Amino acid sequence: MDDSGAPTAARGGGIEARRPGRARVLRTIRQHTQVARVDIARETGISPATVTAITADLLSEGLIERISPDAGERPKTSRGRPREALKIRGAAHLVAGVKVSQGAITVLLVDFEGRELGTQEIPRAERRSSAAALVDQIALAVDRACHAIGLDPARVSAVGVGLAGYVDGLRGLVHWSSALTERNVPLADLLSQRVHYAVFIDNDANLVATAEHLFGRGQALRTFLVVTIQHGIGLGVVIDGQLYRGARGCGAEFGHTKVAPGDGAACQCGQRGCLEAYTSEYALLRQAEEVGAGTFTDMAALQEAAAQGDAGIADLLSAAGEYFSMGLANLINIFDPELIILAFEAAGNHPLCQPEIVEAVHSKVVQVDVAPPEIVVHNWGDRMWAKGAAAYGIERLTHLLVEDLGAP
Amino acid sequence: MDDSGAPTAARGGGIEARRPGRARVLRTIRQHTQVARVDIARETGISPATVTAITADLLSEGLIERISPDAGERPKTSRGRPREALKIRGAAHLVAGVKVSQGAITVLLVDFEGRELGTQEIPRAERRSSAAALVDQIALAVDRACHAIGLDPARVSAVGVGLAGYVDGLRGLVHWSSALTERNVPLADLLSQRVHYAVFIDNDANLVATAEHLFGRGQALRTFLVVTIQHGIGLGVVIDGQLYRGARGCGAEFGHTKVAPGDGAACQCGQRGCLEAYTSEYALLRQAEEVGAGTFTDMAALQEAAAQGDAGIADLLSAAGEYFSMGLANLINIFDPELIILAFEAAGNHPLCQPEIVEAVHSKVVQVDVAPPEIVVHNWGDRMWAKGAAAYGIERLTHLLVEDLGAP
DNA sequence: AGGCATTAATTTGACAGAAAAAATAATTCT
DNA sequence: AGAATTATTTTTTCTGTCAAATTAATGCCT
Repeated sequence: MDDSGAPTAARGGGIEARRPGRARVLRTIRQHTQVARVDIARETGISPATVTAITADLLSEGLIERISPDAGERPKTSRGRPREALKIRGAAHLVAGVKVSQGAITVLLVDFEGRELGTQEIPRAERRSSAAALVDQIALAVDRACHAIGLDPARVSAVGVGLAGYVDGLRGLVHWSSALTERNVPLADLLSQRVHYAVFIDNDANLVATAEHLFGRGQALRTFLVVTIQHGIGLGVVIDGQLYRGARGCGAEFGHTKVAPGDGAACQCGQRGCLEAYTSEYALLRQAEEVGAGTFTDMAALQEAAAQGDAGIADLLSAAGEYFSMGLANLINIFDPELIILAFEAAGNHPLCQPEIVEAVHSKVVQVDVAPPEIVVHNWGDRMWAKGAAAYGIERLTHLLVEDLGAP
Repeated sequence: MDDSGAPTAARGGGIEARRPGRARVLRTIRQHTQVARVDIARETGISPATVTAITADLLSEGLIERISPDAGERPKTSRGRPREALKIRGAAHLVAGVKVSQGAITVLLVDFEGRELGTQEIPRAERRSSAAALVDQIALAVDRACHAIGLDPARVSAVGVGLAGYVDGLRGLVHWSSALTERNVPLADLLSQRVHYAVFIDNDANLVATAEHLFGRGQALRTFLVVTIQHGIGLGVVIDGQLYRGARGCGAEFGHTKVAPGDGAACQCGQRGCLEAYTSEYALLRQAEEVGAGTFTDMAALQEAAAQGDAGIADLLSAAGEYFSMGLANLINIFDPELIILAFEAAGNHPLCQPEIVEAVHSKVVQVDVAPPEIVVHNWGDRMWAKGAAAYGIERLTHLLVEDLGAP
């Protein structure tokens, strides 16, 4: 039963995916927030006996806990032994999510259940900084967030960090990011060496996808896409219940897929004809200026101008919509996902978030006698991004705890 | 050991992927054509003991066989007990690959090792036929192919069928195909009911991907793409060692991704601006006629005309190249694969198969400090397509034999 | 109140897949 | 012939899982 000194090193068990049962059970509990063992068994197909065994392990490891009978709400409709609900034990671990954007670093502290414990935002002096400086800033931000709610930073188990750019999440490598002055920065390692907690980094669109998978609309789905519209345009791909990363670790660069041949609009990335060059806020603002319609501060101003009858701007916006719907339709044609989630900052008014866009997308999708995937819109403010990073931290940490062989 | 009457029903073992060890061992043997147990163990990470156990099973089931010492070639360089090579037992099963194209049905008979035993081509009277007629034609073609080489058709274990269109391979359903007059045809079931062998169907691009995965350049790879250029343009996606099929079973419609906004060129599929409408042979021939350059019979004639200085045609072809390179670049930007295989019929001369295209693709791919994926070209004549179908048949049959629990 | 029906959870016994360790087999080298 | 070496097989052990039986906790009924 307990450690009797004998080495319990790696013996039996599969090679590829370790202890799949444990992972599925824990994931099921997370999905349902609270759920009885019978239901876990029914849902996963694992036998009740094994569910008991696995949950007993998880209980003894402190990762989950029983829910006190809680006289308050009794279903009362059922006879028989009452089911005992289980839930994730929030106190098991403290996780931070960090979103690095151009103007600030946003930190969100959550417990192992995903409940928000506190948040902190510290401004960044420069838009781009050296790797060393960024590491300092992140470490500092996490510490401050802890102190702000009276928690010892030493209790943090894991931190998820999200930043825009080409990020190889598995290797913890930032090929390029608009937040860094250097290229090919092993950011996860650098930060790890400075702090005591586990560090996981990824492209920010992947973080949103993870968050939707773990806590949002993607929970019950196997295959879905998340398109993020922020400064640039990002894509997170979940295939068969798993985040897809390309061979080089930096796949899904949707924003830089080409939508115009030849000499299309110039993009930040140095190439031409990128989707982002036609649809992102920064590109549209620049183009509006170029067509001589004056200077604008944000998307809302552009919309206002278009509504006032500025034909040049209206053209820009309608072209953006056309290209965007083209890009989305192509994603559907290629991936045939169950669902597409659009993550906008200010969804309601964004020109790429109008019902006509969805209609246009459907008109460009290959027609078969099965309904095309649904397209939904979610609001993702700056702090939601941090929450995505936290979700990613939880997921990777859970993976360590559940699938790898026990740490001493 | 043997059936003693007791029900050996489903007991232990995982829930999702059954007997992964067996599958990996068999796949490894297939990849290497012949390989010793030690090497299987080293390569797969499975212990030698387990490899012995698994191969013993496979031997007793007749799926593999030992290679006779074969005094001919002795490495002689090593001491110790000589390794005993294993190989797939070709005689274990007879599999047919069927390629349905507009003018003919091509059948290729192979053994379980993938060695070609015979081939047969029967013409089709109409380009499109009813499901019932097609089923008849396929069954007949397989029978004829067997008789032609003196084999009893009853010995055929499985048949893989490939056809162009929107095909849901797992459910055996043809949403739409240019070879059929009807929609939503459960072709696999219909054919199954008429014959004794197992029937597996799929989109033809998926078959090529399977063939490359099983026998070709994709053998050692986890993630690669196959783009087929025939009548239309197809895409097969292998992710993490597995063929990717979308949620509705008909993903990867690369030919109908949109490359031009608004009122682009009209496509066979009824929509506008599809890649296929700019790059496929039938579309280019029609457009050449429309620009008044006369009537052409095939791609080679177009190239000839362009070379002779017909500017209109040269424009058409260069636009085709531009759009095609755009499409390929977008695939890389989105999937970040290890390799892209272009499957052409007459590769050498095809205008989409020139070195400039590959260059153009690389100039449109997101730049990170890792080399972009290689792009290779393979020749796929009509009978190679049938071979792809055969590979698919072998793969699915193997899956039945290896991963499912023993049949009585 | 006491027994019965019902549902949930646990215990028990067994088995399959896989690995470590030990044994055996088939060679070459000395 | 014997030692060294490498490959394969056998033996033992371990882990995850399951089916069946058992125990637990409750409501319903008389």
